[in-house]
Amino acid sequence: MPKKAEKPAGAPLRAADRIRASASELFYREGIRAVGVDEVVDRAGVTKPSLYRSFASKDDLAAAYLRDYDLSFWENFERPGGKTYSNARDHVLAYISQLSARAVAKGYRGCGLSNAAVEYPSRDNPARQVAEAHKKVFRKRLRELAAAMGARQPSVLGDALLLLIEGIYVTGQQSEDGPAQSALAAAKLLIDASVKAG
Amino acid sequence: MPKKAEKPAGAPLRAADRIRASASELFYREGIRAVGVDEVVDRAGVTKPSLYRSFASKDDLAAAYLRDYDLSFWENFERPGGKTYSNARDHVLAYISQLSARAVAKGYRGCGLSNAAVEYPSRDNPARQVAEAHKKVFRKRLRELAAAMGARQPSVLGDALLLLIEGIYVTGQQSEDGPAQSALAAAKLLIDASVKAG
DNA sequence: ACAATGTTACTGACCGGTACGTATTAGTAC
DNA sequence: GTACTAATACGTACCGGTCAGTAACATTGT
Repeated sequence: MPKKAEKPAGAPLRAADRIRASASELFYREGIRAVGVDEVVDRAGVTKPSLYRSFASKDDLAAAYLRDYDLSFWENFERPGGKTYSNARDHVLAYISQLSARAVAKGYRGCGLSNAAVEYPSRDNPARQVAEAHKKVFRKRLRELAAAMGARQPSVLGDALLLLIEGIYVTGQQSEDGPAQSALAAAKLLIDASVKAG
Repeated sequence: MPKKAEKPAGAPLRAADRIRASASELFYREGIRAVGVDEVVDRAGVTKPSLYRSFASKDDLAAAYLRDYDLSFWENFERPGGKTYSNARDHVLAYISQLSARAVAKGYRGCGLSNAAVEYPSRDNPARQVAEAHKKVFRKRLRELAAAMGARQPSVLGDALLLLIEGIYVTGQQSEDGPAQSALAAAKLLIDASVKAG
C-alpha cells in the first residue's frame, strides 16, 4: 500500500505541465505563430518566468508541444477508436473512418505536425524538425501496413494512403462537410485495386 | 503605330504592382505571418505609405496575394504544361504529373491557398475567405471532371482526387522525395477503379 | 535549507499603421 | 514655347502596441 506516490501522480499540476497543456490547446487551435507566450502563461494560470525556467524559448516550447502531439497521435493511430486490429486493412480503414468523421465536423484543425511544417518552412526550426521526423516514421509505418495487406507495390499503396490522410487533415480545416466524407470509400478503392492480382 | 500607350504597358512598374510581386514571393516562400510589411516594401524597393495607399491593411494585401495566386493557379490547372486537354482523365493526370514532379523537388512550398487556411483558422479573415472560396470552386471542378470520366460516383472520385492533390501540396513541403512520387500511380488506380463497371 | 513558484518591472526589437512634406507629371492659359 | 495650377505618386519620420525574453526579489511548502 503506497503511503506516498513517488511522483505526485494526482495533486496540483506542476507549472511546466500546466504550460504544456495550455500551449497544446492554444497552439493547436490557433496556430503557433498566432499565439504569444503571454497568452500561454495566462491560460495556464502561471507566470512568464515559470515558462522560461522549463523551456529555453518559444521555439523550444513549440517543439515540446509537437512531441506531446506525436505521442498522442500514435496512441490513436495504433488503436483507432480504442480497439486493437490484427488485420492491416481493417486497421487503416478504422483509422481513416474515425479521422474523416472528425474532419468534417465543426472546429477541426487538422494535424498539428503538418500545420507546424506549414508555419515553419525553415528546416532548422526545432518544431519543424519534430514534424519532419514524425512524418518520416508515419510514412514507414504505412508502407509496413500496405505490405501486410499484400499490396503488389507496398510503397505505392503506403504513399497513396499517406497522401489521402494528409488530404483529410488539410481539407478538414478548410470547410465543414469537405471531401473527407469520401475518404473511406476512396481508401477502399485504393486498397482493393492495389491488392487484387493484376 | 502607337505614339503612346494608353496604359503604361511597359515602363517602370507602379509601386502597387511592385508590392504585389514582392508580397507574392515572400508570402508564398516564408508564409504570410512570418513576413512583415517592412520586408515586403523593402524588397519591392518602395516605402510603407505606398503599401497603405493601395491596400487597406496587411490582411488586405494577403487577400490580394491569394487572388493573384488563384488566377495563376487556374491558368496552370486548365492547361497543365501549357497543353490543352479534351479528355478529362488525361487532363487530371497531366496536372498531377507535373504537380508531383514539382512537389518532390527542393524548395517546394505547397499551395499558397491551403497554407493560408492553415495560418488563419478564423473564418472572418479576408485571406482565408479567398482560400475557402477557391477550394469550393476547385472541388466543384474536380467533380465535373470526374463526371466527364464516366465515374460511377463522380462526387466520390472528385473528392478522392482532391484529397490526393491536397496531400501532394502538404507533403511536398515536408520533405524532398516524399510520397508525391507515387501520386500519379495512385490517381490512375483511383480513376480506373471508379470508372470500371462494378 | 532548499527547491519550486509567484511578483514586478523591465528591455530592445519589431510590428502594423499614419501624419505630413515633397517630388514628378499632366493639363491649361497665354 | 513658358508659366502657373492641380493632381498624382512617392518618401521621411514617427506612433503606440506587442513581441519574446530577463533580472531581482518575495513567497510558499516540505
